[in-house]
Amino acid sequence: MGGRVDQEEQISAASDGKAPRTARGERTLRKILDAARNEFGERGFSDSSIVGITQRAGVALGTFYTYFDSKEVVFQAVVRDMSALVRDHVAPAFKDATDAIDGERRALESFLQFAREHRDVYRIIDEAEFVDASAYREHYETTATRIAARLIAGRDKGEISADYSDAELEMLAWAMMGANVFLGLRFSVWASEDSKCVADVTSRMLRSGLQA
Amino acid sequence: MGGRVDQEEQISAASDGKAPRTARGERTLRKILDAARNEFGERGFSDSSIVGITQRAGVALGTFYTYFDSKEVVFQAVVRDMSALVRDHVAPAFKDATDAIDGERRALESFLQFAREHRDVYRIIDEAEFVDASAYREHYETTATRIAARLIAGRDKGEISADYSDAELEMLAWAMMGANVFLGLRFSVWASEDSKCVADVTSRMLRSGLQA
DNA sequence: GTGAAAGTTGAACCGACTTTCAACTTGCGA
DNA sequence: TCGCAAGTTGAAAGTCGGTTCAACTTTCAC
Repeated sequence: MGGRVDQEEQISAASDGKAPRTARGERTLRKILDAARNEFGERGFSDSSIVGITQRAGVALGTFYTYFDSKEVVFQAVVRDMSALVRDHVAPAFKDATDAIDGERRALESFLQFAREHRDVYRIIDEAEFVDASAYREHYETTATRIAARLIAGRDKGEISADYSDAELEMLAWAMMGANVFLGLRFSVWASEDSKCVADVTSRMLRSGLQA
Repeated sequence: MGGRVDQEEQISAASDGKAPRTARGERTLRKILDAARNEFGERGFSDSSIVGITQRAGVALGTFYTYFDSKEVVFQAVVRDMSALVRDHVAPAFKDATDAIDGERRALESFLQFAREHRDVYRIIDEAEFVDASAYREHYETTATRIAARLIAGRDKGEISADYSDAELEMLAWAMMGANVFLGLRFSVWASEDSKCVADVTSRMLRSGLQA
């Protein structure tokens, strides 16, 4: 699963030439990364401070600069961490799906549950749009590409209408992703409503449309 | 139109007890508000500065504090301004609609055009999630309520399936709004693609769904 | 056990921004 | 026209947080 990737990410998490070389260093880097996630999640990027992060981590201020060049760089590292977390949480939802549209329904339900349990993560990824636009873009572009690939595969299996071209399904992937994000914001982050119910209604619409 | 509302907003735009009392003051407040919109749109909230705003406005630093208590307060004023701008741009799109779903298609196309022409506005509203959460929430809640009301009216006219309850249409309003926002981000802000084409595909899906 | 490399520390420095304010200018009402 | 309230000015004080660095401690390969 994510094992290999995680290790690579842990090494590349720190700024260039700042990777830890001993077990102690690795432990400290991990503490800072976790502290940063909490700090950013609770206070938002601009109200977060390096002092705040290092205090939570229980290390001295200067230690931060052993691993990172700036606040922006930790934020970026945290976003990439979180992005992988969302992906890995949603991935297993597809295994019992009866068809492509049912798969998307399960994915949405799983995402809504994740959003409810990790409001801070949700907030961090969203805030990346303004702090680290490239990480934000990367997160949503890979997500959209993954959705589009599933839709195209579904169409080729005859589960989704053959009227939609590849390019059209790519557009619709963005629409579905946006819908999911806003449903998460409204029905998981702002208020905890029944994930299954929200996913079911959305899926019904996705399957047959709105028309009478 | 927005005339009445705009006047009210211009007065309430400044902080409490800081409304301008002369024509000159009103002009200066307007200059600061416009400058703030440009500054926030170009640099984002945290990279924006009061100095930057007053320089763009061509007034002295201290003048800012004649009308506003802080950077957060101007930001809030700007967001409310922009929110009204989006609404007023999209509103006329409905007048030639053939049915409820066609109305939403026209609204989306109009929104996509707006997003392309006002990338800065788009950015400002999105950033409000982190700077002034209540203004952000207000913007999207009123927008969702407006969409839901149109869907319910459409259902009651027999244009939208009677299978959907009021509560379900309210959920779907959030889904549609999220879809619109992400389509705007991807196909208008990041890359200028044909608004009509994007709106048509989305509308087709909305009408009949994805299923083969 | 030893020494060099890695890691840690926090006071001090630095720059950038917000906010204040007393002197000054403008413009409106009488 | 005059006087005063409203508005404007920008230097300077105050604040805050990022970043540096030289002294110190720990780790680990040999």
